[in-house]
Amino acid sequence: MVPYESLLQELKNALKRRKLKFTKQREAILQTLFENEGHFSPEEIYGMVKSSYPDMKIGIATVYRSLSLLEEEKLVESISFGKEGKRYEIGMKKHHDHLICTVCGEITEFCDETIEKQQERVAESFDFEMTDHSMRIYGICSKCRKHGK
Amino acid sequence: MVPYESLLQELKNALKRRKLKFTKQREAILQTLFENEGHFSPEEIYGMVKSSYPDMKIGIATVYRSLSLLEEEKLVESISFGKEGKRYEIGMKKHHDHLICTVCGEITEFCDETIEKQQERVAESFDFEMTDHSMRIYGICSKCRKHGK
DNA sequence: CTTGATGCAAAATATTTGCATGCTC
DNA sequence: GAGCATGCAAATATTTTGCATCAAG
Repeated sequence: MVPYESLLQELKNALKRRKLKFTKQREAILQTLFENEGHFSPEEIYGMVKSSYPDMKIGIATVYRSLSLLEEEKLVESISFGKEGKRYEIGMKKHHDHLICTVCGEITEFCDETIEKQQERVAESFDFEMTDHSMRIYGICSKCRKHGK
Repeated sequence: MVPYESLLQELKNALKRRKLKFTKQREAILQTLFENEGHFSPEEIYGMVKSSYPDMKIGIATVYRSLSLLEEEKLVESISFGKEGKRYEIGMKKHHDHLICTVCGEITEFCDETIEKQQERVAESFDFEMTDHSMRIYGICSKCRKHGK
């Protein structure tokens, strides 16, 4: 697990490099995503920040602007599935893939070394220089299977 | 390469099963995505259909409704990268995975038993009933690496 | 101080919905 | 004919932008 401090430091470095300013709103968004595991819409993040920092002023526009910035710096990642719009999560150092329940929409992360390694081998066998990859397993989670439907 | 005819047949079967109707708009959207490789926004698809079928009436609402339907039936897939919104492409055969060259756009299919098996194991370990999966490896193909750029 | 950031509200986009009418089956 | 699908326009939802003001460096 990457400690929050190091993410915060990365944010500060990126801002310095780009000659942008460190603000409490930017920090609050990063920290909120760090403290809450999950994939959230900008609107949800806006609500979470407002309730975690009741005294701080923040507008939805700032949330959008900050998420774009954080995403460019790879401090957060976005994913979009099915009918839902874009959702954000804290950027993980480690690459991970997703299990997506097509009934309830729940997204579960996993990381499997065998798959990771095998992907490298496949790429190599095609003389392909892999820069990135994405894998999603769709299906029905145990909760949804139990509760019928 | 899956022939268009079989996709069309899948669409007809799905509609029959769901007691929905086969319309020229639904067919036009499927065919347009089949004939144009790439990832398009609903608005772009709307424009493409209008120019391919100048006599046919179609509204943007129908494009949205049809894309949702086609996606549910896995005849098309949606993806969203970085800043872009949701984009659709013709559905790929599920039992194949893809290597995608980000320089020339070439898509190579492959199927790797180790990965397939491991996906099943992962799903099982999460007590998840896998119905489908998608995996993409992005990178630079050998041709593009050789010819510089 | 200088310059970028913010909140707000308005504007621009994107997506969904209600409804009268048109088409499949 | 019955009932789903469509186009249109209106309604919503989502995201971006302009601008006066605020605050970081």
